[in-house]
Amino acid sequence: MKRTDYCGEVTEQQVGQEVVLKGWVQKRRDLGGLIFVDLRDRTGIVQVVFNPDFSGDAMEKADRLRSEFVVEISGKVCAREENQVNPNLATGRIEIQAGQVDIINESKTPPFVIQDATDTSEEIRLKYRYLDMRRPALYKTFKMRSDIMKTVRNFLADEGFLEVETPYLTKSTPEGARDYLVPSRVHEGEFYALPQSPQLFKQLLMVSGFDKYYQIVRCFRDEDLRADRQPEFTQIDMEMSFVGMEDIIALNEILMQKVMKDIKGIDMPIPFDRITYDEAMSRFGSDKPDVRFGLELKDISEIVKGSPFKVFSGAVSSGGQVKGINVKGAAADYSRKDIDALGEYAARYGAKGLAWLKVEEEGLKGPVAKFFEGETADGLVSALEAEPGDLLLFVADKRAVVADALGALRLKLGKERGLIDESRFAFIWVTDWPLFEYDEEDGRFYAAHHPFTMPVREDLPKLETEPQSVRAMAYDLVLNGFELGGGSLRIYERDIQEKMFSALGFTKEEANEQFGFLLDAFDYGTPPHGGIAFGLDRIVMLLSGAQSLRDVIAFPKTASASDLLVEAPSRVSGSQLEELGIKVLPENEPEVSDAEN
RNA sequence: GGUCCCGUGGUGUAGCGGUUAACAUGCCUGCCUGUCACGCAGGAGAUCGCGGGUUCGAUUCCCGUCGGGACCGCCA
Repeated sequence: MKRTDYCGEVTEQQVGQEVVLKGWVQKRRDLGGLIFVDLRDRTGIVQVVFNPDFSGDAMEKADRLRSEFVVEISGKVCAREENQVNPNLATGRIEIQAGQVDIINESKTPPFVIQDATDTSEEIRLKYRYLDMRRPALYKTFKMRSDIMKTVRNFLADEGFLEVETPYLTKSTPEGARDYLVPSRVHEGEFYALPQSPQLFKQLLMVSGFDKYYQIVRCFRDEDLRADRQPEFTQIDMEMSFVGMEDIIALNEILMQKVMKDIKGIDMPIPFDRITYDEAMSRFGSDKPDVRFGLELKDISEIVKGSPFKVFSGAVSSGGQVKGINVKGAAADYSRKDIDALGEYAARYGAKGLAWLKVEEEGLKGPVAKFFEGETADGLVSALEAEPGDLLLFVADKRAVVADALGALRLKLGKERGLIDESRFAFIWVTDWPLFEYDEEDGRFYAAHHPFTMPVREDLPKLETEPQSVRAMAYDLVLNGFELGGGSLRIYERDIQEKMFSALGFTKEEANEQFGFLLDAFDYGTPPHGGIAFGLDRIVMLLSGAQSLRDVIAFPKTASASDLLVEAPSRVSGSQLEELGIKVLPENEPEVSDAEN
């Protein structure tokens, strides 16, 4: 028989009607002469009653039903007695009097109960991901993900964007993340790379005159994972010709506004706030600041540069800085041991120590308080707007270390002290990025964004002389301390692009070998263009409140980049390798151990 | 590459240098006509991830390894 309704959508208005439902047995409650079965599909649950007075045959079959059996049930929609209503169920005012049952497929007892309130480990749930995703909460997340994609597609299509697919088998390039490589059978010894993003292709589409391009596209980066980082992830990628930064920002604010409205029902005011990279680093110690709370970093270098406390004065005199945060009213809550733990936390980010002061009525207290007296003490108090009961934390080091350590402490304490309004969505653009980052280990500059980012015009002369001070026409959109996406205006002139490569330490030959196709394309009438790409997974994570990207990807990888369901990666046969001209080094042969359970 | 946490019936946990390895839930059987965390009675189910070491004796302590997680490095 054909299904007439979804379980969760049977309503009181249908009382008296015959319905045909198909779904999974959530739960069987056998009262002997009466059996209740909760029937579940993706829309929800409805209670089915089996009663021998109604159908002896159905009753007999109901006896055999077990959790997760797939069944077809036809019966009559009945109103429940007032005292039998279940207020916890959307369909709790009705139930189905079963007339006929058909067991479509049986099920083994699942390794865990299919319900939202689960305590089953993620490891087991990922191994049985298909069962995990029967849980309503997961369905809800993937429905949201689908709805977001729909909103994005509709909006961009309406705006005249063309969705174009770009290759997954492409060319490995230096710069950026480690590539996933795919060996070529036809060209033994050569490799494709999976794209880290469709960056170059979308620029070439602009050269092609497509004017507005977008794609919801998978990207691959072979780097270590985090809760908010998977080796394959999805970008909402777009590029436009003949536009400036303001055009791109304005369009994407409307896009985000639409997403927030459609998905969360929230009216986000636009334009979003903006902050420069320098200000973000200085106030929040982060290039992706969570601006839902204060606890900002205050520079006290000037106040303590002459201090007898050598840790502080020394840091300033050697070109570093001293900054502090004021943890309001926290003095009594943090013991010396607690503060030591904060110091260890800061040490992860390179801080050699964490100086602290407690503010009391009588003045500053703490092991280093003796160094700060009179004017210096007053200066600290006023710089940090300190009052009795406050806990002041300081890091003295190179600028980058101070920002990293205090920025991380700020976030940790913001969460710990409940300073963050979790119901808020705080979008902010980060602008005026530096074009380059200097890598001390390699002794060279790297592109902060990517090598195709347009430098600010007036900084062009400094490209060769002082690259560290060249600004980029780049912007990131940050939501609640997560980088949602970033973009830039691109270089569209061959000579600027060549200068860029040269600043990155490429010889002319290397640049031609790696990116000759792009430089050649620039010779044929390239329009000015720019774009942006958002991490779809992160958007879903933030809008759904998930703690991990794994919760918003249907079949995610573990922290060690394995897929526990299909057991990837795996070894391949010798003949497969031979065909590709590849040999695995003996020391890299995975051992077949008993531990492989 | 590094630091830290975790690994005990199907699932989630407790436990301890010598135990009959405990509890909850799930599962099985029986009883039960208004349950919805159904109830009641009974039952099955664990090489304590794997390897080695210390010890008279290791699930327990140590080392290694594998698997899962968080973070630093890495990555926009």
